[in-house]
Amino acid sequence: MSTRTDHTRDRLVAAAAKAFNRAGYHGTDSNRIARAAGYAPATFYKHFADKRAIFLAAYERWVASEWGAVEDVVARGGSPANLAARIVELVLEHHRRWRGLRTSLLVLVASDAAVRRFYRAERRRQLRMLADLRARLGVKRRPPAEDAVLLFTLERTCDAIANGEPKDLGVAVGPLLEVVRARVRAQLE
Amino acid sequence: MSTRTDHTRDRLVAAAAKAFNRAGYHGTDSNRIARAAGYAPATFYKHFADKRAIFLAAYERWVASEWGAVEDVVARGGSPANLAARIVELVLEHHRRWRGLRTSLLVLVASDAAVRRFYRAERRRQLRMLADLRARLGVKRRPPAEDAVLLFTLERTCDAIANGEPKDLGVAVGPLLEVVRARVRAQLE
Amino acid sequence: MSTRTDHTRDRLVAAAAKAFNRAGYHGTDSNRIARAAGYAPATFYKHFADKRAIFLAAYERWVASEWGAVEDVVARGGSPANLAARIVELVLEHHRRWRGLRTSLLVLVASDAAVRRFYRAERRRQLRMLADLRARLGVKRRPPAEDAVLLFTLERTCDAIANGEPKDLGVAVGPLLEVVRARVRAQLE
Amino acid sequence: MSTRTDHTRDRLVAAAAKAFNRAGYHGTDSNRIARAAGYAPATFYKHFADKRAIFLAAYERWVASEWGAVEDVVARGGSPANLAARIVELVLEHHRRWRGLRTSLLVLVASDAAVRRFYRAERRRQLRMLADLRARLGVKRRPPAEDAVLLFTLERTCDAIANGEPKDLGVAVGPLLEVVRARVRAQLE
DNA sequence: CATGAATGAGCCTTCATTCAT
DNA sequence: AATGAATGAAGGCTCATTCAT
Repeated sequence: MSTRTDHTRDRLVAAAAKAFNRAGYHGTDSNRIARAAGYAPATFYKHFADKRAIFLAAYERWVASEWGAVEDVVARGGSPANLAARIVELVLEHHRRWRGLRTSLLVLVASDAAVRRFYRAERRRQLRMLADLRARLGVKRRPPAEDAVLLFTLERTCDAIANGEPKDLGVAVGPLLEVVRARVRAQLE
Repeated sequence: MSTRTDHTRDRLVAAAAKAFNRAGYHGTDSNRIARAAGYAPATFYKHFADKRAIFLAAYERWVASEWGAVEDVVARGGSPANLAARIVELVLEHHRRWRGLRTSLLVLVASDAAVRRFYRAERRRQLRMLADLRARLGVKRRPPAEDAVLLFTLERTCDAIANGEPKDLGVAVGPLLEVVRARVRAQLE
Repeated sequence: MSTRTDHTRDRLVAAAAKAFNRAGYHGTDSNRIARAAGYAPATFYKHFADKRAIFLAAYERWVASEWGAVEDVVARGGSPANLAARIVELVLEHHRRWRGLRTSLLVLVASDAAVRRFYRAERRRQLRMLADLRARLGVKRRPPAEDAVLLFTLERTCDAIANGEPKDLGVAVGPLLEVVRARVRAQLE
Repeated sequence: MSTRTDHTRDRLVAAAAKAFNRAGYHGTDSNRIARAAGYAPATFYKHFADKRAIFLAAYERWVASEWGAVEDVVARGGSPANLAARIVELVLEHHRRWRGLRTSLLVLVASDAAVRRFYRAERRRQLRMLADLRARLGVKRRPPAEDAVLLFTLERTCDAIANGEPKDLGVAVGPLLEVVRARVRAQLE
């Protein structure tokens, strides 16, 4: 109901996500976030207990949007190869766009218990989703360890590409993605 | 010769590595590092231009020690399976021990050009080493993209284990390591 | 409108002028200035980008007040002798009161480009004012070099008197002022 | 006798004069001065009680050299006009060369009693010298106040020229010097 | 609901100076 | 005589956070 509050909150979270993504968690301050959203510093603290809280909110929203996209892809169905390609593409785009936010996340996961809890619950969900996906495709079960490693591989490779590491490594992005797609596909068959 | 200076520098770097590892880059300050090493604040700045410089030194040393260990393993030789197991074990132990330092590294790679340069040069070296290793084992060449993804997988999985994520994921560490070992082994055969 | 901010700014500038005047630019610090004005250190930096900025503000205000006084004198009119006497008196009083600030100014003019720019623009204005004054008195033009040297003489002599140098030189203040007054008068006739 | 000590002292003073002149008293530090002279920081304090002491030494030497030059000019004799021209030229060159040192002097005169004492004794000597000069030229006495103001004018104008102020004032250096020369000449006739 | 203004705590860095060799 | 190494004290500046309106 109280739409005004929600609107303010939304604008703050959006500004925070952008700021964290650009400058990192420790590279931004709450006053700047508030101003970027068009509010005064004190307004920030009417809506969030502290800086960490708004980061958590930004992270939450970010995860939700990624989930929605992945679920859309899954819902639309297709062959394992097709699905794999679309999932990889999606994750990559997401990591590219939110590279800085991801780095901030790692910092906070290391230093803040609340963020850590949220992060871990989220990982669990990812794993479950992968299992569900396989079920839906009518494929036989695989050990969860394999799913976990696949997740790590997908995530880390997309991070690397988002960070421009392949160029430094003398490896082309195309083949890199092809290897990852193959791994995802293998796990869906 | 000037052993005294080197000794001081060493103690500062050691204290810094410990502090960064425990509290993260933004969670420590140069005064605290100096005091932890048994010196006054100003001494810090006789040996390092700034906080970032000592981080780079700590990172450099950390990389060198990991390299030394991996090279020892490789030099001692053994079957691909054996080598794979020992490499994975080594990397895992290293990541476990320097978990916080690794997180700090990510932050600085994202925000500091000098650290980024160093980091990237180091990654290139890792890739080359993997290729060399295969050459030494007389195994046929593989596309570099595969090596790169393997590196990412190994690194990310060890990070996850070091962070205690498997427990949260409901996955046991043993099987996780087994999957990674298999991947390393496959790349060495 | 925003009278509160202006009020704070004013108090900070006043405290800074006093502090610089008493202890010199390098003899005071921003925290002390803030506290002297009744504020916390951080408040200082809400109003001024750095220490140099508040010095510039203090200097600006100081110049403005001197200008105002001189213009009042000129506006009230009188014979050249009368005007000369009042101008010398005024400048002397100003230099006496702000002796330390003047020394700080010299330091900053030598070391800071922004202060230098401001200072020089201000000198130009002084020269123009002297020419205007003569025009108003209906006196024939004089080469600008004479005006400049007069300014230097007036300024330097007032500094010397403000610093108590005459006593050390075995010269009385009265005759010194009389010489300077004569010079000013000569330039106005 | 102890020539070694004197040599070291000399080199330190020379380095200090240069450093103060370039960067100002607060813009240099004792370690840098020592290094610039080719010594270690501790050596500095074997020869000077503190930073202020070396400044005083540099100032002393600087004054002595100016005196020597002025006395040479006076000794060589000539018409008042000729003498005036040569004195002005000499003072100007000196101020040009030691502009930064002069600014530092003003700062220390304001903040340090020992420097102030030395400075004032030196001024007295200048005034005496001017009177002597007139005596030697067989010219009738003048009130000391006039000599003092002349000194101030000469000094301040040369400072201004050394600092490049004439350009900012829209006044040419030539006419400025001509005015000052006229003042000196007038005082010698 | 929103805010203008303010802040204590603290971090990075420098400097004049000392002492054991 | 000279020095390499070290330092306590302090200064400029920032940040997450609060409170009266």
